[in-house]
Amino acid sequence: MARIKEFDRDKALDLAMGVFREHGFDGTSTEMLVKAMKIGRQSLYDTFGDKWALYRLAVERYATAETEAHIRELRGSERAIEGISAMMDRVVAEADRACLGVNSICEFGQSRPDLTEVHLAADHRLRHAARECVRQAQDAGDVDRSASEDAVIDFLIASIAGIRIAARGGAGQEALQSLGRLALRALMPR
Amino acid sequence: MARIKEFDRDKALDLAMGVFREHGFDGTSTEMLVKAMKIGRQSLYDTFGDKWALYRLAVERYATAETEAHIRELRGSERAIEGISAMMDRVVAEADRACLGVNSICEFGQSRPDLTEVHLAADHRLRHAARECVRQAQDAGDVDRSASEDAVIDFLIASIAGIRIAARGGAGQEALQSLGRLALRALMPR
DNA sequence: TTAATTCTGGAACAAACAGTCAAGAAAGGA
DNA sequence: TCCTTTCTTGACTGTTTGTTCCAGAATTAA
Repeated sequence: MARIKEFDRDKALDLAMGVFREHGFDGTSTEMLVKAMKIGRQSLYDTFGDKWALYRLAVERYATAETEAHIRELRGSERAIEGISAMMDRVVAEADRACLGVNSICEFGQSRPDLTEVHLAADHRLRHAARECVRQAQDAGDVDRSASEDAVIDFLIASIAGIRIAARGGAGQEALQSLGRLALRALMPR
Repeated sequence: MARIKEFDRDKALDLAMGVFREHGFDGTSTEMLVKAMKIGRQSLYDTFGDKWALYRLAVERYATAETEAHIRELRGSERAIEGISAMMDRVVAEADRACLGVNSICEFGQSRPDLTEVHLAADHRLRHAARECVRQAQDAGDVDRSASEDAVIDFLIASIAGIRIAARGGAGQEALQSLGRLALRALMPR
């Protein structure tokens, strides 16, 4: 067995992530991977198993990182609504790079239970943090109460996906900012 | 040369669409196609050229049909806002089947100019019809004026994509309906 | 009917694919 | 130094891919 060291493993995984998020699973060949990761073919198989296992790991890593980034923004402000706004702003600012989460849902839908599991876990963590934030924003009178917390969170997540698809379709930064602003408007009390 | 007749051609194209929207381009093999289309391998190549040409044609056909369906709903009601609402309702109702437009943007982004062209053409037609509808809704006081017509249309299109991604991710009908409702809320005047 | 056309099925092709094998270079510890 | 572990390299295997070729069945036109 020839596993690569823990230190480089994470770096290699990051590089694999970059390829997968741009080309998807089926659009990525093992040759693209070993070239991008700058490791030998054998190291890839010894360290990660096979292509699918590597993909699943990359999605998991991406989902974890992305979820944490969302939560960081949500909790980074005094007022909860400003946290929500900051989360959307970050999504807009980084929308030029494809989202592996959206990509993998698009590519596989519900057809791979082990993938779905990864998505659900990340979704659960994000939801947990967001629920608190939304409740606070509602208490502060910044988010309307007519929609349930869960409905609001669903809407935020769907809006994020919408922004990312728009970006992948070629929308400019200003258009994306406008999308973010309008999404927040949907939550405002009237 | 052995082309299949015009009549069956459209039917075959529809069947190909069904495969592509579920599995994407890379996830679809020619064998899956000939089986689904129930035509010989040779007929496929003679009639459509190659796999990519068939895919592009399927996307074009899908985009045309989908755009027309949107426009039909937009224009089907007396009040413009009801047309917009009907458009969203239809999206929600049919969200269980994957969207080839969203899929193809996700899979290829901006990397295939001939595909981008197809998307832009459909986008242009939809925008043209929607602009009129949004303006009427604004005149009727049903849609806020603080956002430009184009911003509103961008938002509607992004919301549709968001709803479809949510559905592909496993969201239930009620959740999708709630997403549609919240999207409309973003447009309401205050 | 006969003849031309249209379509099918199977076989074949080269290229690309995921994954394996084995030999050796590099690095580390004794 | 020698030995072991860790990693890279390139060649290899068997499968699947997209595509083409060809012989014949089915359909259509005369």
